[in-house]
Amino acid sequence: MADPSSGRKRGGDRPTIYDVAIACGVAPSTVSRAFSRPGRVNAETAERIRQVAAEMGYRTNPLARALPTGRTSLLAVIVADVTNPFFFEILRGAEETATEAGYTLLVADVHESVDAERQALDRTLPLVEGLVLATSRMSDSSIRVAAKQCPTVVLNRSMSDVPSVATDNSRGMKRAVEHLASLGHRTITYLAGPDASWANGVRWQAMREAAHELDLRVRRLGPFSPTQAGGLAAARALADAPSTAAIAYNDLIAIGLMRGLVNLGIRVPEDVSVVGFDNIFGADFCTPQLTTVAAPLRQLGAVAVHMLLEELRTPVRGTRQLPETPLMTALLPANLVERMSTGPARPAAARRGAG
Amino acid sequence: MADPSSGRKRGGDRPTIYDVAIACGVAPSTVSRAFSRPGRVNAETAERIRQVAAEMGYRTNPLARALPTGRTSLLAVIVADVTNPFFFEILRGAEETATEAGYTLLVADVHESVDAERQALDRTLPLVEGLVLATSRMSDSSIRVAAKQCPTVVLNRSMSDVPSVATDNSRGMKRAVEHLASLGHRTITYLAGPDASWANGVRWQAMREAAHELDLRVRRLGPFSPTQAGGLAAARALADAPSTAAIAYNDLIAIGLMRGLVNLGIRVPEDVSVVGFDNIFGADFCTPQLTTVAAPLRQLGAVAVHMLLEELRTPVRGTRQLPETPLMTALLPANLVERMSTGPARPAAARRGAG
DNA sequence: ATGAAAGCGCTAACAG
DNA sequence: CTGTTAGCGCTTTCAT
Repeated sequence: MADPSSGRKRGGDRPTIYDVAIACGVAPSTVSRAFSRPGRVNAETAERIRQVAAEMGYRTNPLARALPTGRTSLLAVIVADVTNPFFFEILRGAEETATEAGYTLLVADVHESVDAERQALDRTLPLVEGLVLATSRMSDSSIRVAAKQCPTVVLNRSMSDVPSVATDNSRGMKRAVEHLASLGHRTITYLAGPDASWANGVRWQAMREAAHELDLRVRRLGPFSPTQAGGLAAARALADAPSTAAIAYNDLIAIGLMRGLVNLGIRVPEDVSVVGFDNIFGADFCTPQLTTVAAPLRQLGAVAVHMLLEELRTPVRGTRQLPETPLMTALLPANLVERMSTGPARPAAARRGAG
Repeated sequence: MADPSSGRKRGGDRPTIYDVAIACGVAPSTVSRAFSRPGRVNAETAERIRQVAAEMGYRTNPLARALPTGRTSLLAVIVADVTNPFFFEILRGAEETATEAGYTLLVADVHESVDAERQALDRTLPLVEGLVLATSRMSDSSIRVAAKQCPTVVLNRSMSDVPSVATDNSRGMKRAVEHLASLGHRTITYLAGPDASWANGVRWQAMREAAHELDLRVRRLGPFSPTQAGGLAAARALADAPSTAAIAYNDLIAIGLMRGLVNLGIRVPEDVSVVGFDNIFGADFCTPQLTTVAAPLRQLGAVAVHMLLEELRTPVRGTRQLPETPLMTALLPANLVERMSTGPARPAAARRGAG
């Protein structure tokens, strides 16, 4: 028998449907139905059962419910780095809409490590009904494998066969480049993020295109770690190969960059203009306040979970082969927030003279 | 019967211990033991079972395991506000040590709302083996109720009968006051946080004591919301009742305060020195860089989970009444990080003349 | 509308 | 050391 008296189990043996059934003089199945399928039982009976159950302090056991049905009411969000403010609002958005729908969120932090990510998947897959991969560093094919086992939505990345939610990076990048061009900058440096990042590729690509259209030159430095430390490194690299404007892979790099630049005696925006990405917490109070391509963070998380819930609602058709559901894809608008870290390009003559 | 063909359930019917048992020519219980109790089974047999299981792609189903044992390998962390950078590192610390021990973390955000907190508890209690209440806004007695049902550790709060982990606020506050005193400040204003916050009470109390010892005067303004917006409000309040130095309930208020002060034409630290609490992300790149009482955030999370695991390891004795386990309590050291937001007190004469 | 009964996949006595 | 056998608490056919 399973752990009759010895163990820990749920605090102080709670009543079960059997206890309630006896107290009500009905069958356990009726009690079950009264809770899981209201309507499939006489209104009065149901009411009485609820009443008695409440008095007895009965609570349906989610574990027991999940075993036969698979309905755990759990959703997992796998984030690359909980410590990165980029995820704060995303988590908030995800949490809100999950809670609203009666789901609980399981958050796994994978420290930017593919191994940890795989491990997190192994751990959570059998537990959850759905999966949000926020900024996964895994390959598309690995993601497909996961998506096959469990409804999945990828965040900040787009895939041809897995539902996804992303920011419109191209549009955002274009705005940033235009902004810089209008300030008179002629050469722009991209400070790259991790190679494994999907957004990194898109941003760089979009930058080249936008620059081409406006007849600007581009350069690329990096990759840098998407952290303040990465930004510090970027500052050194940029000092070695001066430029009048830089667009960083993300705000963290941009902020680190600005600090590093100050230390090197290079002024922002007088000597170099800096643009970040994401508009994370802190972008509005660093010095100078950061001009950045704002991602709709909260919405990103909310939409991802909404799509997941939608998938869950849709009954899986047989082999999942045939009518190939139209792929859900959301591309949320990004917009440029102009603050103090960008300014007019310094004329070449003046540039030479300065410290 | 339970959902035979219709449903969703685990992706593509995975093999069970029964399948493995047949394939190995042993009893299911032996397979079970091979996984859950290595050592209780012949080494060779065990090896063979693992082998075959691996080939078949068998994975033990955590749900099924949890039902009879209660061992879900899940821990919950309830945070007041995922959006508050204060929690980032705490979560990281908690996640790391949980993962290391084979546990998965379930994070619930309660938006600083007691109702949401209660609801989150209802949802997660039956699911998890342990609970970390990070900065709970509930009453001590409510917490006790939860702690009775499930091993619990409270973070950033201390209780007489529930294990807790907190920062040594008194010590930290004392350091801050001494620092300000040494800079010549004679009157210090406390910008209070939420009344429901335990830390808020402790900090204010400690401030009064420290000030008394050093013969300083103290004032208290607030309560303010523990956010940048709260800090903005605090700036207005402070402008109405000028002071030469302020200690804020937390860094968020301090940062908001500094921004608000700038807008009002009041300089930091020339006109007023500002000290924050916690040393959150951003404290080192706001302007001026914030002097603050640093909490060992990462450690806080890690220690909390460690204590929880310790509790889980300790078998519960009968009614939990008798030998009254010695209460685990950790008080982690805080230390003052002196940065640019504090400076010498302005002489009274000069103060009057200035804008 | 309700009851009876068979499991979900695993664990844990209890024999052997 | 291994097999047998009850369940964990709930859902869900199938009858009634």
